[in-house]
Amino acid sequence: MIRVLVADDQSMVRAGFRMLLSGEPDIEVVAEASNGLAAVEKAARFGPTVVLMDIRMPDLDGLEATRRILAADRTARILILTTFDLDEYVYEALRAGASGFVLKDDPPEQLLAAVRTVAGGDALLSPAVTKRVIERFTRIPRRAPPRALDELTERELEVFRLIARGLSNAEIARQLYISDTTVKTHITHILQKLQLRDRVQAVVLAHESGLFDGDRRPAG
Amino acid sequence: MIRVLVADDQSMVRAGFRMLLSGEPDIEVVAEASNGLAAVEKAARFGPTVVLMDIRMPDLDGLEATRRILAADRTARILILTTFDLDEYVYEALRAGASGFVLKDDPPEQLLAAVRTVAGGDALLSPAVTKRVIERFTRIPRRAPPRALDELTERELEVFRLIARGLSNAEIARQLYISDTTVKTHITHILQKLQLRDRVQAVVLAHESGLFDGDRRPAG
DNA sequence: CATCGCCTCCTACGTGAGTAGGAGCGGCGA
DNA sequence: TCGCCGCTCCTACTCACGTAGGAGGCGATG
Repeated sequence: MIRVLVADDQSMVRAGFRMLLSGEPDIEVVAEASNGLAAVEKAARFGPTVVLMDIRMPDLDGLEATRRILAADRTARILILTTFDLDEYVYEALRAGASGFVLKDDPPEQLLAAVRTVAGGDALLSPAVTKRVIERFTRIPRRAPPRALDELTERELEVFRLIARGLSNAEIARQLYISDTTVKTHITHILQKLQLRDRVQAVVLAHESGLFDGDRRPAG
Repeated sequence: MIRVLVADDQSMVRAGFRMLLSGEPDIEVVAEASNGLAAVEKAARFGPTVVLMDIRMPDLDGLEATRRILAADRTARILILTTFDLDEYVYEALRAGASGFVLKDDPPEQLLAAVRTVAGGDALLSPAVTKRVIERFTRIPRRAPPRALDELTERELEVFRLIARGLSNAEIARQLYISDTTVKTHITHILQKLQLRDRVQAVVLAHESGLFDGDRRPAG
């Protein structure tokens, strides 16, 4: 019998998994947790074979919860759940000791297969995730994770700051006295270097990395 | 003779204005300043007829510099320069006592005309700015400035938070178990209510308004 | 001198985002 | 009961964004 702990802050998601898993004769959901701390505590209490672990959770995120659970019990198998297929999570999660990585919207059979696979002691990545990992390794042979702002040139950083203020390409072009296409070129380079999908993620990164503290808008 | 002080942190812009203005027989650039404090100081020293004032400047922003210059000399005329035609600036600037408001990429003749107009004691807004002001007053008869997050419904706020994390419409749809088109509908409403152009500005607003402090990314 | 990195600009293309306008549904207050 | 509001979904359309791939100039470095 595979004993499962479901840790996710959305009750909807927990209910969905309970529903899905309870239909299986060899699987049993022994507990649920709505945050990271609770997950650690219930893992210790119920000793599940597999923990379905969301990354984004209050109190303690899924990665840290993973580390703590494994520190207490090396036999536990953690299967990371996420909606986001952003690359860093994969590496972070695997470094934390997770056995697998699946997307919440993978098809049900695939999710069930994933649970059984990691329960059996094997590791597994969802196909969508695997694809990204392969892409990444073929694109960037073996260098360290980028995401460093200092990889950007002066000009790129300048463009980056304007993006982060919410300006459009046309506005940036006017501001810097360069053409629209040049702006696009810079942005393409910025996104590649920082491993971001689009300018929206660039804005998020800029603000999260504290690039704008003490530089708030002039008209408050 | 119209005596002009050019205050802008970009030397490129200052040079451009000096070039433009020096070609006019009735206009003379008497000084330049690259930050707000210098602008205040040089305005006191040179007593210019008109100050071309950028809003975004180090040390002291253009709005506060405007207040201080006018506090010292009620006859000074301040013409605000900006690349951004975001509404609040207009009101802030006019409240600060500015005589006009022009965009840096308005055509040269228009900029010259603006300098002469405010020198003559009249007020003036660049056409592009005027357009926005009128739109604003016709669309929202007399109510208080929007830009209030509490105008958003529960669901809209939920979508707003996900936008602010950098998610695409498809990802938001999956996350909330609704369709792509519904997400678009919510976003259209959000942008209207908050007077924003696109999701990029929404991200900026979200982070600037401190909505995300203490809620940083899970994988740090 | 040659190469390399940076900045600039270009075309062409696919697609995600946002608008416009309409529709149906359930709840809730008048 | 009627209407309003919030939430959902739809089509059709436009356009900004980002990618791909190429090109030239310029300054520094080897």
